[in-house]
Amino acid sequence: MDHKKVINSAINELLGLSIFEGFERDFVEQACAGGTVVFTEHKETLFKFGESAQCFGIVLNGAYKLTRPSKSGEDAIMHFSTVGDVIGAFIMSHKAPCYPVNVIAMGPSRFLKIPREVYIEVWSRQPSIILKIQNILSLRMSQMQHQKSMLKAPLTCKIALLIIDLLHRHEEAEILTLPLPLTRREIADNVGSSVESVIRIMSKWSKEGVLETNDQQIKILNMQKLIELINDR
Amino acid sequence: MDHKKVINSAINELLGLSIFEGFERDFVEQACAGGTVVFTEHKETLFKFGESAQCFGIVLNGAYKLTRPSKSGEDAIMHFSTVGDVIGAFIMSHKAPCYPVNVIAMGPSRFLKIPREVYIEVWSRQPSIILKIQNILSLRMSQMQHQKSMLKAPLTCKIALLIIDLLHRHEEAEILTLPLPLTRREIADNVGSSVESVIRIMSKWSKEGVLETNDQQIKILNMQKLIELINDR
DNA sequence: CGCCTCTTTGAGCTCAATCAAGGTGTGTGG
DNA sequence: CCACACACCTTGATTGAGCTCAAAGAGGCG
Repeated sequence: MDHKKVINSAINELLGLSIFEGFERDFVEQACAGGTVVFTEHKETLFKFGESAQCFGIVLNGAYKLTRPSKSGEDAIMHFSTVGDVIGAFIMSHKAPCYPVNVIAMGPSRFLKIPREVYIEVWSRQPSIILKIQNILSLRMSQMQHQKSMLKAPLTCKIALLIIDLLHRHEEAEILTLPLPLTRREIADNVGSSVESVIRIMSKWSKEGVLETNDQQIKILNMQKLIELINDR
Repeated sequence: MDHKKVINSAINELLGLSIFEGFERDFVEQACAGGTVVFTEHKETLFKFGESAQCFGIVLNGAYKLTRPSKSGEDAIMHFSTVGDVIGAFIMSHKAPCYPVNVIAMGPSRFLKIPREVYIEVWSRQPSIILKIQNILSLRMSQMQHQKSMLKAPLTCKIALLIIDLLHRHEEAEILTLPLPLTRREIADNVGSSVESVIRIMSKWSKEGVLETNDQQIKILNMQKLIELINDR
C-alpha cells in the first residue's frame, strides 16, 4: 500500500532527527500512528490561527512561519520552524485547543500531521517524549527572550540576531547559508519593523560584504561582523 | 520540628493552587521532598542569570521579576511571576542547566525551593505534572507572543496590554488592582521603552481617570478604555 | 500583456529616546 | 537631628532612528 510506504519513509527520516534520538523504531511508529504526510506549497496555510486544533506534527522538509494576526496590517511572525521542529504539540493537552498562530509554508514543504488523539494516548503518557517537547519549547522561548532583551537595541542588532539564530539551526558550523528562503518583508515582520528599514540595513551590509543574497537565499560572508553588532550594544 | 511545620503549611497552600489541582496530598509531599521555604526581601535575588541551576520552585507569596541582562544599561524584564507560578522547572531536564534569567523579588516574597533531583526523580516521571508545567510554559509563551505581535503598535498599546495581562492573573474579574507593586521603570523595562515615556502615558491616564496609583499599587478605574486601546490599532 | 510579489531609493515626518533639571520620600551614618 | 545618598517620579526641550508615503524597476506567471 502506497500510504504505508510514505509513512515508513517518513519514520526513517524522523529517526534521524533530534526529537526521536534514542527512541526505538517501534515507539516512533506508535507515536506516528494515524499520521499523514502533507505536502504544502509556498504560502499555503497548514494551520489557521484560532481554529480548533485537531492535529499537531513535525516538519519533515522545508520551513514554515508561525504568524499572529495584528490589527496594523501585516501579521507578525513569531517563529520560523525548520526541519525537525514540532508544531502544535504544546497545546494538545489543553481541553479545547485552538492554534495560537497561523502556520504557513515558506517554499514547498513536507509535514507529518498526527491526530490529537495520538498525542493524548501515546505522547502524553511517555515522560521522555514530553520532556523532549519541553526542551524544544524552552529553546523557542529562550530565542524569544533573547529577542525581547534586544528591544531597545537598534534595528541592526535585531536583524543580526535573527540571522545568527537561523544560522545556528545547522549542526555544522561551516554552513553559511540560511536554511530557508526569507524575504525582507518576513524579516521585518519578525523583528517588528518596516520592510524599507530592513532593506536599507541589508543593502548596506551587501555593499560592505557582510552578506549576499540571491533569490531570497541569504549567505553570510562576514559572520564576525554580525556577532560584533549583537554584542556591541 | 519547626522546619517540618513550615513545609506542611506550604503544602497546604500549594494544594489550593492550580498547578496541584486534583493531586493527592501524598504526591504533593513527594514532589516537594527536600524543599525549603525561602523568604526574600524586596530586590533580593533568588536565582542568578547564567548560574548552574540546582533548584526550581513555586512562588508562594508576593512576586518575582524574571530579567535578562542587556548591554544597554538596564536589564530587560521577561516576565512577572506571581503566586502559584513555577520558576525554573522547564530547564531542570537539561543536561547541565543554567538559569536563563535573574529572578528578583518585588516586595517581600516567599518561595518554595525544591532541589533538581526531586524534579528528575519525581516530577519528570509523572506525565500529569509535566503537562501542567507545559501548560504554564505555554501560557507564558502565549503572553510573550501577544506582546510580540504588538511590536509595531504605539507604546500606549503595549503598556495597556501589560496591565490587562497582569490583571487577568486574578481569577475574580472584579479585582481591579494589580497583584504586584510595579514601578514605572519596571514597566519600561518590560515593554522595552524608557521610564519617561511610560510616565508621560500613565500620567495622562491618571488625569483622564483611567487608572490611579498610590505607592506603586496600580488600580484600574476604566478597564474598557484600556481594552479599546489594545484593539484599536 | 497585465498582474503580482519582491526589492529599491528618496523625502518628510513622528514617536519616543535622550538629556537635563527638579521634586519627593526613605533610609543611613555622622 | 541633620546631611547625604538613593530610588522613584515628573516635566520640558531637543533630537534622531525608523516609519510612512510615493514612485519605480525587476522578475515570474497565467
